[in-house]
Amino acid sequence: MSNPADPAPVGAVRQASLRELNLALLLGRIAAAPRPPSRAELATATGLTRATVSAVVDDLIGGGLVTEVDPAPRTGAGRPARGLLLAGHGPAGLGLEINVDYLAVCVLDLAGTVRHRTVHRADLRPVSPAEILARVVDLARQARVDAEAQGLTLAGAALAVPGLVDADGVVRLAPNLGWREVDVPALLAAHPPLTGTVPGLPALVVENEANLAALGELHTGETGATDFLYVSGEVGIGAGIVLDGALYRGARGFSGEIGHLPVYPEGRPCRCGGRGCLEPYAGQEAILTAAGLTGADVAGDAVRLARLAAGGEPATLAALAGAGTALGVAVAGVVNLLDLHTVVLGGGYAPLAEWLIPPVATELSRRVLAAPWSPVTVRPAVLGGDAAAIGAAGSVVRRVIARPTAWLARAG
Amino acid sequence: MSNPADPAPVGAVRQASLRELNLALLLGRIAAAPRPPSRAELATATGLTRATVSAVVDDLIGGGLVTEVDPAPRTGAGRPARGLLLAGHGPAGLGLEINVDYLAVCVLDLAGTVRHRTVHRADLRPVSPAEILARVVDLARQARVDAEAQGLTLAGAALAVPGLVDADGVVRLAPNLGWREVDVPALLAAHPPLTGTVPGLPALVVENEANLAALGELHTGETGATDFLYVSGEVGIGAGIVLDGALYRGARGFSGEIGHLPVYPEGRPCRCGGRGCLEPYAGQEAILTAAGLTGADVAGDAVRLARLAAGGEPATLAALAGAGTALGVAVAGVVNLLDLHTVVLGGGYAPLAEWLIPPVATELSRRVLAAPWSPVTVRPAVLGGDAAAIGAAGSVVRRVIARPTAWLARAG
DNA sequence: ACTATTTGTTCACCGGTTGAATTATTTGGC
DNA sequence: GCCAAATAATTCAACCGGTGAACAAATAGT
Repeated sequence: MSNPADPAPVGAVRQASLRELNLALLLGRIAAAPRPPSRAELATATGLTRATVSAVVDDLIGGGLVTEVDPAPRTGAGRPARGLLLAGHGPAGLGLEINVDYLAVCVLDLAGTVRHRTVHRADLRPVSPAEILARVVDLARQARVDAEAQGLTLAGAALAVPGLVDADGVVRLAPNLGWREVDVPALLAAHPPLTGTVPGLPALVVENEANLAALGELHTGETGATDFLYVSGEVGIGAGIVLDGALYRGARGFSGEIGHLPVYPEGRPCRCGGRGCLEPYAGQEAILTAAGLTGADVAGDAVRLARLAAGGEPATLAALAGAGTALGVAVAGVVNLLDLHTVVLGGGYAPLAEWLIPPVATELSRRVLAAPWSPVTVRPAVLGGDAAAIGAAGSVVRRVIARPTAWLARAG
Repeated sequence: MSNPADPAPVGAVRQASLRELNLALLLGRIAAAPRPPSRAELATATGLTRATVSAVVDDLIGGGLVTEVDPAPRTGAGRPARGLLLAGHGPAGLGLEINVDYLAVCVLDLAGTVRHRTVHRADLRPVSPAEILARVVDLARQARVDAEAQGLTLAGAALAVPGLVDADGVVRLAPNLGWREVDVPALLAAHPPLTGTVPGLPALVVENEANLAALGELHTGETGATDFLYVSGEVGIGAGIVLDGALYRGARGFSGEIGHLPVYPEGRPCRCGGRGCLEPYAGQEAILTAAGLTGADVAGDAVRLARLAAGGEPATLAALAGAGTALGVAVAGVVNLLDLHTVVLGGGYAPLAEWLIPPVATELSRRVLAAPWSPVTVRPAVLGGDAAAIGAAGSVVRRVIARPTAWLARAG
């Protein structure tokens, strides 16, 4: 009735799992709370006893994951509550991003605050993967020194790459970078480790850029949406799918290839070999060509297009309208399929959102069957150009929050 | 950092949760095992102690969910193991299906064996929702009598409907039935209850037909795939999305509307108001029209088309090729987006699979970016016409298996 | 100063898992 | 045929961790 080759001895709930689960539960609550909650609030919110909450919180404070903030602004009678806050001196996440025209590195602490940030602009298409990684390692080393000077301990790293990444961290295909079968972990093994290691947590995760940027948007939590599609318009078009507050990576980690959704099946040929994919209609190059321009770098191009569009330049407006329509057709399909109610335009699309959203919304209202009961919101991303690096660092941090036992075991 | 309106006091892990989780874990293992496992095997597989396994299994046997089968075919020395088997006399699930041209009712026991099955053919388009439900209730009553005569207790029911169903069981839109805003639970409240009730489990779930059929395919487990797209070609085209072994229902339960994926965006107008959706190219009516026929009933039509195609009738072959291509374009988009590696053709597509699969596979190989690393299998469904009813009954049964405590509390 | 109120801790109790010892039931060697 | 080895399942004291109630701490209002 299921796969016989399932030797996984997982899922067993032993005695200690109880504590493990409640540690994660309370730490997650503290992380998600809009203001520092008290132990009593946590108890009523979770249904646990105040006694249990106290015991668990003691562990969290002892492990350096949570701090007590002395007097919360009180109201009414009674002993004042002591607020609980994610520690600003404990574990931190290292986020790395390799893109066509820049490298980005950042460090986030448990609370999600950016504690270090570097963006290194350069055209990386002619540079070899090994050389690019060497530069990333160099930036990461500086980031680590900076983080440790602030009392932080890097608990792991995540690397964003614009391409297909398999479960082992091998970049199968990154067309716009010119990468094919690049074994990132193997190449990094030649360098000293980027971060400290936490037993039970991965030291390095390599992941698609749009996926990590989507996680970044999720954790900023601006809209509070737990199900959305993040569309990243860089040179290619990627998408991150967030379902039930978790990234959906697909069976082999290759999900989100929205750039090759068919929009005009017998239309323009696409790099992928198919015809009429979204990318030759709404990719950066397509937009630039339609606007009568030639491209230099993605971020600059998007800004340039935005300036022209704001000035009312007709060819630019037409180009954006066409791209928006194509994007809307593709996104309508996704929304029909997954019943999402939020679409976030990120990457190069963010500065152009003002002109892209109307045609996208038009196609959505025309084509989404459930629209009358399930209206769809389209909004620009709140994070900027290094969204994927932020999301990468955030994913490391979230992993610690989701499994605090791993960190506590390390800290002793 | 997340939605402030989150008063859910869930997720707390209390002492009793431990037993609850382990009951579900072991019952799930017993259900998933290819042959009756022994307590010792369960202990080593899960990592629990034999003592714990014995205690938990005693509860399961006492509650009538599991039976001991005396001597398993032994090998080697030592005391022979006593196999554990899902009970054939305990709870059962009632599955109901309303479709355009038939009603189906079935009963599945815990092990997934069909213990009762009725299919009632009739053109239901001219019949009112209330009258249709009255007929379903009548069939369900007979099924219940039959099931109870076999020593089964119906633990709940699920109803499959070809349309958009919201979380409260209201059928928002079922175009091919002509339903709009039909409040099924309210209409059923006029009748005596269909099944017994288990505290903590829903008495009736209303769900999209393709979703339940997908669950049916999942639980037959023929291919062992835990991630797949089930495409149901009835009068409309629906799809059920199974990710990580669970149905993905979407934010509001409206997922899977593959019939309105754009395939030729400026092409044929569609009932939904859009243009160039999949349905006017690969729906039953479209295929029949292209083949030069007029339709009567879905199941009969599919068989008729299959016979003509097998005879080499040119118009039919061309019609199927065209439909397969359109289907392939749409499915390629889904596969690119979700990185699935299995596509199941069900409903009216199953008998036509022989002719549909080649063009679908062609489009997939042309358009799926990850195809070289993640080959896609397209296969016909193993369940027949009443797949959704089977899946519906199975979903009830799976719910009991996933949360045995609810049943045990009832049984005392 | 006294009471009401809310927070947080302490402690005896209890459910549930653990691990080792014990019992049960078979195969295989002598 | 009898005994040792092997494997399965149960029993029981110990322990871990959550529970609930009592208690101590800290503040507002009178």
